[in-house]
Amino acid sequence: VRAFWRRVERFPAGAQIRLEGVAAAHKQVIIVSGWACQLRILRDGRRQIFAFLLPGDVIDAHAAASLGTRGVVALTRLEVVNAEPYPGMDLAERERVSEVLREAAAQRETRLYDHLVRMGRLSAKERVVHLLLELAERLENVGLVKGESVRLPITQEVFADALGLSIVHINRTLKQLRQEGSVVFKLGSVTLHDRARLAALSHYQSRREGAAPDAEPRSFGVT
Amino acid sequence: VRAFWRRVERFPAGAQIRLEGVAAAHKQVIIVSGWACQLRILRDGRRQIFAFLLPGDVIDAHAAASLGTRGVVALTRLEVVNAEPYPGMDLAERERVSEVLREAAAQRETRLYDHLVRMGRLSAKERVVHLLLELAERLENVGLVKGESVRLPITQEVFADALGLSIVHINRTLKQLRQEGSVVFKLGSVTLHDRARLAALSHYQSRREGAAPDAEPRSFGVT
DNA sequence: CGCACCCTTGATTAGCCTCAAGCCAGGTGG
DNA sequence: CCACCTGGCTTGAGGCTAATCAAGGGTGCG
Repeated sequence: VRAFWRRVERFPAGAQIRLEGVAAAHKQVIIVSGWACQLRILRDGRRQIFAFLLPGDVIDAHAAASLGTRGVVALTRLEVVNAEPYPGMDLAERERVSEVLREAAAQRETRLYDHLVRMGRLSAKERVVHLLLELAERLENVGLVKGESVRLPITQEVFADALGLSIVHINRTLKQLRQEGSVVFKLGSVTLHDRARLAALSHYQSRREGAAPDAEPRSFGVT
Repeated sequence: VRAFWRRVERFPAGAQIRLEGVAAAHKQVIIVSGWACQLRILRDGRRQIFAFLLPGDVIDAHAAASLGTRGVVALTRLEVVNAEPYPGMDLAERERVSEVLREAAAQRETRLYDHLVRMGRLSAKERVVHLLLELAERLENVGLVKGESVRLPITQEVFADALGLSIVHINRTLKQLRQEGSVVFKLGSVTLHDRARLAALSHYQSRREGAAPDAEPRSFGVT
């Protein structure tokens, strides 16, 4: 995946990432370092975060448009590189690159569904744990976890905007988890103890390999 | 969009639509008549509906996999046709077809974000109205609305599974709307009075043309 | 007739929100 | 150096929203 070191762009924390350049309708970019999130801001100021974007993730022009519908904002200082294949790349390599990008898009979609389930069907405690497990797993996948605790450059407000809860309630939920000893927040980092238990408690399903236990649909009625 | 009348498939209400055939990794299909929905079923039986699929919508193999992650289920009797271009189609037409499919995918994505906002940031009443407005608009776009009221082959349970609410509460919300006179349910159909007001009340933003009112992001803090 | 399926309603409880206030750390300027 | 401010975290009190439990009604169908 390190085939395209070229044209690094930097953004400060809080900046909106725009890839809407006229010619760049299909522009794609990969995060090298830092965090971002994709979100919508409603006219009354309420915000909903759709996804967190970590190092290794792809941002495309589609995802990064207007904040009124869907925009990308840097949560920390951010470095991205262009994801287009070089002009001087052979066909096989181009094919590999676009395969990687397709795969990334598929995972992004799955995460969106996970997020919908979180907000639609999980309680506050479950949501928080579920999201933390997802973020921890993704950071591990790209080798950004050393030791037991995970660096999370995220305020409780951001958490609230992602999970559809109020800041106050996020705070209380974290407090409860802290008192149970399962989740410890400290200076922008989290430690998750006994992940298996946490995963069960929050109905978290790892996205690493398959093992998806199906359920049979009850028949839906017709009206 | 009527360029491919070939091989109609039918499914009964309640059937799961599977497009996972080995060779059909990229198979896509268009709904000719009937409704379906994309959903996940959790092991404990809870369900979350991600999207409703109406006539004219595309179902791809990606969307229709296992019900434990993402599956498609017919809500009514369903007829679909293959969306692949013919072998005997000229290049320009193929290009048009794939353009249409890309556009459809983009709209589907936008609707997913709308759905996230509904569940994360709207109250029960707002959610119900917002979803009804979306469905009405989409049905109008494909010419399936005649007169004031819209046919909705949807039980309150399906509504609840889509909006992350309990059946009971959906019922009470509908009752309230009925009493206000703005929304009338009758035998699988709805009538929406004064849509402009309903749209304002539910923060609904039509997806027909642009007019997206942006908001400025407050800066996000770093930890 | 009896069963399924869906809608409806009441009573009670729990979960989450809002308002409000206080704390702490870091940064800035006088 | 200290006063002040800002941004983020924490906590209490009170209230509303939505879930749960429970029961009953209507309709279509075998």
